[in-house]
Parts: sequence; structure tokens; C-alpha cells
Amino acid sequence: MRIGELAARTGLSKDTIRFYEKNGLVAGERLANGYRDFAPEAVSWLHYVRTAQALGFSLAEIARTGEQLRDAPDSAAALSKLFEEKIRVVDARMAELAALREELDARVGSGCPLRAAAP
Amino acid sequence: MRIGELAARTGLSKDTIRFYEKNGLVAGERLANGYRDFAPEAVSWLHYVRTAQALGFSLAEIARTGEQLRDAPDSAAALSKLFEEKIRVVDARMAELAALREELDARVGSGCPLRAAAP
DNA sequence: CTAAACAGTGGAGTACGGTCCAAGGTCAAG
DNA sequence: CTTGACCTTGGACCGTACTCCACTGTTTAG
Repeated sequence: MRIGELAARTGLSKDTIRFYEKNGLVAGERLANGYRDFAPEAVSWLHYVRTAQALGFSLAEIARTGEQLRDAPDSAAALSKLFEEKIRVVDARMAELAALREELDARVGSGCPLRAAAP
Repeated sequence: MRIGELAARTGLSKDTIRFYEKNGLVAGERLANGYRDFAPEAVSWLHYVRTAQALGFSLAEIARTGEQLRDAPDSAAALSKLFEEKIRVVDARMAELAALREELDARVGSGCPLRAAAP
């Protein structure tokens, strides 16, 4: 698939996809005419990229995950390990959020304004 | 307290605190000699700022929260409403993380590499 | 054959969130 | 009265993640 279709299917701009390719976040083959040619898998991969990014992972981190996926091509065990690692990171982030939530929760009704030195 | 102490107590650099003040994230009075003078509350407020930021809130969003806190000075009800709102945002973010977690979880053991078009 | 729709490149510009630096003012200790 | 720690400002610079632009090449439909 060419860049326009990938853009339409992922909701990203063509520029963003070119930027991602330049930065090793997505692999692009080339057609004879020089146009980029993406595998159908790129769609779900890019959806994953956006999700992970929205949750606070940097493009560099995500690219590293991609590399690791490539470097452990067929070993289910290696992939599972990688996913389990990611899950631990996600769990840690959720725990932090839960802590913040509790902090907020404790103040509901108490009227204590976070002891804010707000502007 | 002057900027050096606030920096030491929050783990932020002085430059960062000046940057925050310039952007309305923290209030600084001035001493007669021009030095910034921060209330002790600034310490916990800045801790909150860093927590919220680490969890994906932009400084602009956080500054807005600060303003709202200031603008609803003593109304426990208004503050509670504000905190409840924040909690909803946090809950939404946690739900997203849970979804990502599940997505990852489903792939553990399956060996399916996210159908990655990795570089 | 031409026009429109698509693709390519390089480079500049933007927003955010800092970080660093130079030049200088203030203040307490010795 | 100087030294050193502390503070001030303005402005340059950085990394991340795009976004836009001008100019050029390719393909398809009428």
C-alpha cells in the first residue's frame, strides 16, 4: 500500500508517516518508481504506536520495541517476554495514576486546595 | 523561601522554577531586593505539578487547574467538583492503559508480534 | 496530450519543556 | 572590604514531535 492509503487507514498525515519512517518507526519498501510501499501490517503497528505514545512512551522507546520485535523474529518466548515487560511498565504507570487519583480523591469534600500556591 | 531552597526541596532546578513562574505555574512574590519569595505551599504544589506532568498532563493544563483553584478560593464544593473532574480524566487515562495492557496480554504466549512492520 | 491526483525531496518553521550562559546585583562571614 | 554564595535578567540553544512549503516526478482518466 502506498503512503496515502496508509495515512487514510491510520488517521496519520503523510508527513507524519514519512517522519516516522525516517526515524525508524515504520518500515517502507520502495516501488520501482520510488514510491513507498507499506505492508498491511503497518496499519496495526501504527495504531499500536499511537496508543503507546498517547500513554506516555516516546517515539524512541517505541522504535526500540519495534527493533526488538524484529530481532526476535519467530521466538514466541522472546516476544512474550517483551510483552510481559511492557505490561510491567504499563502496570507501574497505572499504579502511579491510581496514587494520583487517591490523592485527588482524598481532597474531594475536604476542600483542601492541594495547598496550592497557584498564580 | 527563596528559589534555591524551593529548588532543593522539590528537586527541580532554579531555571525550571523560573520557567514555571514565567508560565504561570507557580506564584512568586518578591522581596525588597528583587529576590523571589515562595510560600511553603509551593513545595507540595510543585510536587503535584510533577506528578500530573509525568502522567501526561501538559503544563498548560496544569496551570489551568492552578488558576481554577485560585478562582474558587474557599468554596469546598467548587474544589470538590474540580477534583472530581480531574479524577474522571485520570480514570479515562487508566482505562486506556488497561486496554493497552489487555492488548499486550492477549499476545503473551500467542507469539503474534503485534503484526509489526518493524524497521 | 493534458490535467488532476498522487508521490518524492530538502529544508524551514512551530510548540513544548526545558537548560545553559554571561553579565551583573545582594548579602553575610572573615 | 573583599570573597563567596546567592540572586537577577535576557537571550541563545536543545531535543522531541511534528507540520508546512516549494519544487519536482509519476500515474491515471478523459
